[in-house]
Amino acid sequence: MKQPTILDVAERAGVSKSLVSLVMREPERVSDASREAVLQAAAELGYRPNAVARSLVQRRTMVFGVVVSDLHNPFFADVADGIEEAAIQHGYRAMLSSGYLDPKRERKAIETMLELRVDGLIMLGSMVKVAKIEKVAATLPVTLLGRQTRSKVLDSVAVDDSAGAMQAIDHLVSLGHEKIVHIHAGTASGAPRRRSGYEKAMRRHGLEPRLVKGAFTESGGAAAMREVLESGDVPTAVFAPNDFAALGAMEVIDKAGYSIPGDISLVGYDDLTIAGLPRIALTTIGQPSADLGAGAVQLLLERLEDDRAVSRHVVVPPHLVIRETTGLANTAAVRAMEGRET
Amino acid sequence: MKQPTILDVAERAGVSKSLVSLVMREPERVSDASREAVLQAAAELGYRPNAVARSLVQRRTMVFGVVVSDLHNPFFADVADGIEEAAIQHGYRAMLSSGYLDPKRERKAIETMLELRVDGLIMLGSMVKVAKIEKVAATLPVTLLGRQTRSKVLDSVAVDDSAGAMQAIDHLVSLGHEKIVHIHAGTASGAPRRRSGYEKAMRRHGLEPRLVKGAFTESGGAAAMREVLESGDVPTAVFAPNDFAALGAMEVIDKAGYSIPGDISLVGYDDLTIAGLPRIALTTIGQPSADLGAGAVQLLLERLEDDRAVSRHVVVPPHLVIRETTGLANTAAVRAMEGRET
DNA sequence: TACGGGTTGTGGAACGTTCCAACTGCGAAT
DNA sequence: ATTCGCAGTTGGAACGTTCCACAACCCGTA
Repeated sequence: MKQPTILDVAERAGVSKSLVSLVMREPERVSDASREAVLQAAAELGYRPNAVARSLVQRRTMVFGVVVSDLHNPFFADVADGIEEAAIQHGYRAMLSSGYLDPKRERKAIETMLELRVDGLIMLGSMVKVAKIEKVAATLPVTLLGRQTRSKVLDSVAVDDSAGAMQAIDHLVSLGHEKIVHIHAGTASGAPRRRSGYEKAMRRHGLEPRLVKGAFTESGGAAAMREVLESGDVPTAVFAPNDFAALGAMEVIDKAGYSIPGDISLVGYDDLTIAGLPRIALTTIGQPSADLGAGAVQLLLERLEDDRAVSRHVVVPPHLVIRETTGLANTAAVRAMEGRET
Repeated sequence: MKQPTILDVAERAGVSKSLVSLVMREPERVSDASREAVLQAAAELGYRPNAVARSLVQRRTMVFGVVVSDLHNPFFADVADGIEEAAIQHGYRAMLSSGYLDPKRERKAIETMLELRVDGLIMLGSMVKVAKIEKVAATLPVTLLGRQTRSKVLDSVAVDDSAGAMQAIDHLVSLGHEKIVHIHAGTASGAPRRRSGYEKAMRRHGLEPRLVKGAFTESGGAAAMREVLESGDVPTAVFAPNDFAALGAMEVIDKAGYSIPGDISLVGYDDLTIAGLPRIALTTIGQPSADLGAGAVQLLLERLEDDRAVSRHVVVPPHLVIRETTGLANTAAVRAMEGRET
C-alpha cells in the first residue's frame, strides 16, 4: 500500500534523486540513457509524484479554491464548470466547496481553503460581507464572481444586470407592450440593479414603472403575480427578477386562465437550463456562464503571474434569449377592457 | 504577504514550536498560561496552520476526491452535495473534479487526485472501465457511485434500478394500463437494469413488453416517441429511461395532439428538479441522492478507519413520485380506436 | 599539456509541520 | 534523604519533494 517515492525510483534506476526530479520536470535536459532508465524504473514501480511534498517546497499548490454559495443552482454549476475548464487550461486545478446558502458555513469553507494554501480564491455568489472577504484578500488573490463591487483590493467579474433588464424591456416595448410590471427581489444580490435597469428603460420609453415585491424563488414569484392579478389592473407583460420567479408567475397566470403570451408576456432572467425546456420555453436574459468562469480565473492569473496589484472589475454583457413566452401586446383587448371599466 | 509559521508563533509566545503544535491539536494538554500565550501570539500574527505541511508528515490529507462525470446533471450535483456534507461531518473535505463526459479527461482527473494524495476517491457516474478503476483501488479506497458492480476490490453504492422500473410499471398497471411501452437507453450506465425491471414487471402482470430504442437524452426520448406514434399502435402509457428522455417524449406527444395523461400516461426516472416544475409535473422514480453521497463516504471511512478490506456493495431502493403525467388508462377510447381499425 | 566551456549529474539544505524520546521540576511516597 | 511518577515542555528526526551550488567529465583550442 505504501507509495514509492522519488528515492525508490532513483535507487532502482541507479541515479540520484535530483536527477529523477529533473526527469519529471524537464526531461529534455537529461541524457537519453538516464531518461530512459528513470522512466522505466518509475513505470515499473508505479511512481507518482507527491503533489503535497512539491507544494510544500514550492510554496504553491497550483489549486484554486472555489466557494460556491449553492451548488444546486444550475447557473452556479455552469459557472463552476467554466472555472474548472479555464483553470485546467492554465495548469491549475479547481477545488469546489459549497457554502449551502449559509454565511457561517461559507466562512468555514474559506478558512479551510486558506489552510490548504490554495493559490487563489473565487467566491461564487457569496453571501459573506465584502469587508470580511477583503481581509482574506490580504493573504491571496481573491475574485468575487457574480456580485458587483467597487472594492480596492478585491477583483470582480459580474454581469451587467442593469443592461440585461433594459434589454428585456426594450424587447417588450418593441412588441408593443406598455403596461409592463416588474417583480423585484428586494435587496438580494443583483436584484437592485435589475430593478434600476427596468426603471431606467421604462422612463426612456416614456412609460410608467410598476413594481411588485417578490423574491428570487418560485414561491416569491407566484405570490407577487397573485398580487398583480388581484389588483384588477392586469398588465400585458411581466418582467420577473429571475427564471425561478418567472416559473412561479407562470403557474399563477396559467391557473388564472390567462394565456402566455396571448394575454400576458413573461420574461425571466438567468437562462437556466429549465428556461429552455419544452413546455416552459421562457424568454429570458442569458448570462455567459463559461465566460464568467474564465474571466475569474484570468483575474487570478494576472495577480499571480503578471503581478498586477491594483484591483480590476470586469463587467460582461448579458444577452436576450427569445423563446415562446413573449409575443405582440394584446393592446386591443386591453384597451377594450379598460374602456368597459371606465 | 508571507504567512507566519509555527516558528513565528513560538518565538512571539516564548515557547517551543512543539508546544504551539500541541496547542493547535490538543489544547487541554497544555498549561493555562502557555495556552493563553500561544493563542494570543497566533491571533496577533494571524497564524493559520499549513495543511500542506501537516499532510506531508501525517501522510494523509483528510481530503476525499470526487470525480463527477458531469456536473451539469442536476442529479450528480445533488449527490455531490450529499458527499460534501457527509465528508465535512466526519472531519474530511471533498474536492470535486468534473470529467466532462469524456473518459480521457476523467482518467486525467483521477491521476490528479492521486498526485494530490487524496485519502479516498469517489467515482460519480464514471465512464471509465471498471478494470481501470480497480487498478487505482490498489493505492487507496475507491467507491463507485451510481453504477452497480460485483468487483472484489471496489466498493459501490447504487440505486436498485430494476426495482425502480418495477415500481413504475406496478403504478401504471394499478391505473389500468396494459399497453405500456418502454423507451430503453441501450447499454448506457443503468439502462439495462431499468429495462430488465420493466420486462420482469410486465411479465409478472401477464403483459407483453414492448421496447423502443432511445437514449438518456431529450432528443433520444423524442425520436423514440416519434417512432412509437408513427407505428400506428399507440400505447396508453410510456415508461422513459430517465427524465430527460421523458421530456423529449412529452414534447412529441404534445405536438402530436395527444393529451397527457388523458390519452397517454408518462413516467420518467431520476426525479430531477425539472420533473417537479409547474407545467412539467412528471411522475417519476426518485433517487435518494443525499443518502447515496453519505453512503459512499461511509464506505470510504470503513476502509480508512475500521480497516475493512473486503468489498461491500450497497444498493438503496428508489421511490415512486406521483405527479400529473399519469392517470387512469383510457382503455375505452383505446378499445374503440382498435375496434375501428380492425 | 593546460585550460575554458558546455553538458550532465550530485548532495545537502529547505519547506512547515507532527511525532517521539527524553528532560525538568515538583510533590508524594518510602 | 532518596526515589518515583507525572504534568509540562523541548529538540531533533522525519515526511518527499525542489532548488542550488558545485563536481565530474568531455571536447576543442591555445
